[in-house]
Amino acid sequence: MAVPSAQVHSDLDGARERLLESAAGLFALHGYERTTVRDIVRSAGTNLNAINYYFGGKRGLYQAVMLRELERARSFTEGLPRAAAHDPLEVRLESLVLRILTFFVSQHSRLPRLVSLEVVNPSDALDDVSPSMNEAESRELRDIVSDALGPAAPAETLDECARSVYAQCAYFMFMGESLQRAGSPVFSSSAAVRRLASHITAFSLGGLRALSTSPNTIGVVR
Amino acid sequence: MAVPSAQVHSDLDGARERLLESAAGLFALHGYERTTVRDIVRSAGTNLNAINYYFGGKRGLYQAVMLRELERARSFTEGLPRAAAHDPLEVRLESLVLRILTFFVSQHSRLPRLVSLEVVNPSDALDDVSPSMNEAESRELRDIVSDALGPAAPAETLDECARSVYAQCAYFMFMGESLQRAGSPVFSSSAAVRRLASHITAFSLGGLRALSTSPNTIGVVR
DNA sequence: TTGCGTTTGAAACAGTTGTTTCATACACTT
DNA sequence: AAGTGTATGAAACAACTGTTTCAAACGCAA
Repeated sequence: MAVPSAQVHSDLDGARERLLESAAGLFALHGYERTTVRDIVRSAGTNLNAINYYFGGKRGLYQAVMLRELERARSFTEGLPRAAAHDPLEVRLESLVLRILTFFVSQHSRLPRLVSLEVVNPSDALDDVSPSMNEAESRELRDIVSDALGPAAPAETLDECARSVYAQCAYFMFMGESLQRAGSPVFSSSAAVRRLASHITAFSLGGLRALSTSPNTIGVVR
Repeated sequence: MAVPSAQVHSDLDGARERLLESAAGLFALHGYERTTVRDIVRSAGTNLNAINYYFGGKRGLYQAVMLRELERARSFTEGLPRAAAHDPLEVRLESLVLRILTFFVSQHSRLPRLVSLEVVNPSDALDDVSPSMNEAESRELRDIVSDALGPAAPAETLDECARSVYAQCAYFMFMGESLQRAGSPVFSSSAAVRRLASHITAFSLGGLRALSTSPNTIGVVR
């Protein structure tokens, strides 16, 4: 009896790895239902049986892809530059926004695309994968917003402002497919991403200042 | 030979209408691929053949549903209150934001849900349906942003600011399914929607003021 | 009623889906 | 070399997909 989850030799770039790679690309491109197992195995150069052999089925493969992309995204995001806690608010916010945007727009990671598909039309194949999606960045954003609004700001305002900032970034995650079809420059040049991050930062700083309880704590941009 | 598109009697609440209604609900709930024609006809109380008879197939039914929901959404949005052109900027913006949000969050129209599904994972069944989605509101938003930024603002800044405002609203269209599962109050009480619109307006006015070329034209909120 | 176009009904169709079966080839230890 | 657990391969499977077929029922004018 085969026990594929406990392999002896690591199977580097073997059939299992090729399946994960092909499936990630196809799932991200067409979504779960529009991707057939036959497309996957053809792309991976393996046999139909391989999916069931290594992952127990299409669902299992999908879950494995998500876990793998989550891990990859983590290491990808960790490599990006990050502002220090003692940096001025504008710098910290722009650093975070740029990091989120770069990730959402990145062609290297398929996670944002997979997540947007999953958020809009959740599959029942993900029960233990969904949590801990962007917890660290979410907390970082809340800290920045909290500093900008001042200590007297109510919790609801804090939530709303954090969401206003995040929504401006998430827009590009959700619209990724459409924008790419329309040939948006955001997905080609990193300069466009930086310019966009700069705008979102300036816009959001203005919004935060308008809702701040201590109006003079935030430096005026430009 | 049957010519269903040129019916003599209007077929009010007949099989054709029931099919459209059931299909709209199911497509909005599960998306195009996860909805089977057998589910639709069971929900509509008609026969399997009815879909092909009236709409030529599943795709034709989907297109008919989209056209119908587009028309319904138009009349729905027209009924909402609207600020006058001579009203102050804050009022015009909040009116528009509330209108967009109400529509995105509304349970009566299935269009936002269908659109978000289509934007994230476009089907090839929509070629002539997609244009003229929200042209009027898009222009209205650009006018408001243009007034806020002043005449000297570059076109790019105008685009970016309009998108920043819109993204804060669109967030709820895309996240609709997830937020509803989490029991977000936005989808139950209209007071929550108004509060949200008020926040987005205040936040955006702050952002617009920060990027304005004539800083004193926008009234300070609160 | 007769006739005719329209609508419904049940069944079957052809194609695709994910999955299973089972025989074979492989890698590696004894 | 023999044996054993692992991996691959081709074929077939059962279930489901959207669609088609064709006969029966209906509505309504002549």
